[in-house]
Amino acid sequence: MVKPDLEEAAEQLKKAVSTKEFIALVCMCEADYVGRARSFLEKGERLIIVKEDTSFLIHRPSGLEPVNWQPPPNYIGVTVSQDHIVLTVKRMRKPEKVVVRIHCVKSIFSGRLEDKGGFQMYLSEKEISEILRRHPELVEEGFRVTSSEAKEKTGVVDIVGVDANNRRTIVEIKKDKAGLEAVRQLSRYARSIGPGVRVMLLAPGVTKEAERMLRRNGMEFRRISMFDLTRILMREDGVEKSVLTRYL
Amino acid sequence: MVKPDLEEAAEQLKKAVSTKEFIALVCMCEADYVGRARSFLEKGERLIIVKEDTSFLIHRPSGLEPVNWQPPPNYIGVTVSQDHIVLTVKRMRKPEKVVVRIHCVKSIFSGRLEDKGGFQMYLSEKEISEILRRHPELVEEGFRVTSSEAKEKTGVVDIVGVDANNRRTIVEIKKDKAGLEAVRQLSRYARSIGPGVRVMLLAPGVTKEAERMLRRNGMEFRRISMFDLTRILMREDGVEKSVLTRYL
DNA sequence: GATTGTATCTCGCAA
DNA sequence: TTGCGAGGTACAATC
Repeated sequence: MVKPDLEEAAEQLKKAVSTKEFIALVCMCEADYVGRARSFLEKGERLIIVKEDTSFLIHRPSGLEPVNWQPPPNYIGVTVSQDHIVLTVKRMRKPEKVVVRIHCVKSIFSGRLEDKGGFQMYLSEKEISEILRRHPELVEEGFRVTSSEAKEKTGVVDIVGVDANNRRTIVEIKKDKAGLEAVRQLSRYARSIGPGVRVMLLAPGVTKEAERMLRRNGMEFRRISMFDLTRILMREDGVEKSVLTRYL
Repeated sequence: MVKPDLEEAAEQLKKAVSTKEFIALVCMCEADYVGRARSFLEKGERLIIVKEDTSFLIHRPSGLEPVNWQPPPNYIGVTVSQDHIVLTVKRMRKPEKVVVRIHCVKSIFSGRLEDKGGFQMYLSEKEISEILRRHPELVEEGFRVTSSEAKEKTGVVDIVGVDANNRRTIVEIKKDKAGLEAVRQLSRYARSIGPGVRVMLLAPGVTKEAERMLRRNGMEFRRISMFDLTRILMREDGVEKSVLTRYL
């Protein structure tokens, strides 16, 4: 934990910005945002982050979400006044900017971070869709997939196939309990595809209103167990079993 | 910039967690997430944040969004193994957790941050709605507001009023260019309120498809200028003029 | 670049 | 607690 004086910090900041280093700065600051809306953040102690791609964030001591932010790419500017540093973050492609006045630095880190580590996510909606494509019997006995991620006028249908009676069937997957918005989306697909098509919603659950709307529109709900899908994943993808089960 | 050894860091971490201090930790780490989905993040250098309310974030050196996170409230655990620290973040109300293995600490800050600064946002949709309520002539000559933020079955209508001919009129405000979703939402409102009602969409712009759908449903579009609204705000709220205009 | 739909969305509000 | 809509949503895919 360092507490450099303002001038030192300004020098380090300037150098870090010019060489596109990662910056984490704990400081007393205030911030103005102008762009899609306007906001003013009064003085307080926060964590400021400037990433190597110029992504920018201000985090308050509480709350998951940043209070101010700016997606890359940005122009980053550092200027020094008598009693404070001014950090300017201006988006390149859109009329948005954040101006931060830094009054007192409690801690500053800057440097290049080495991060080549892969990131893999399982059981996102897309993943589930891929598992079901490999195991259509989990949708329904006798179900066959004809296409997945099929583009319709109104969007992308997760899975299109035919049931045991050769009836065209579209399947929408939700990873969490399905709500009204999911059913609305599905209704749009159904309408754009036309009548005579079975429509199924697969999810771990439905809200009451959503289920009512489903039935009103002649669509079906089928519960899927994330646990079953996980077991299949473990068997097929060699996902480290210990990690998957550790939590359950 | 400090580079404490692992043991020191572990001690500081433990103390900081137990006293609910704010933590910013630059380190080599790997992370597993299990919950709504599952993810594995291989070794790399990142910034780990633990906030005073137990909000948790891992940021990679690039990209605006965190690669792993956990909304509060969480149980936070710190344990030390031979060659690494294990940080466990487990949500209290939901079956989700992140496990981080920390191998090498490049910088660590912990402490209580004092942040009582107010945060005020202007020209969000709600703000615009309030300005229009004070200045109904901006909606249309002769327009009068009867209620705002009126709850309908399907959601909240921004403004309800009557036009110069005493015809009931509902107004939906979009801060950005209005797309299909905005029109769908408005259609739902219109349907739930019933026929014979004027429906207006106020926004700085509309997409082509959205405008077509608007017309098909007999609804109206009216362009509003954020600039005009800003001028009104400046006049009324005493918002610091320099800040508002600096950017434009 | 404009438009659209998804998200480990998060968050707040209301029933 | 659950359900649902709003967001400076951000982001990827697609036109």
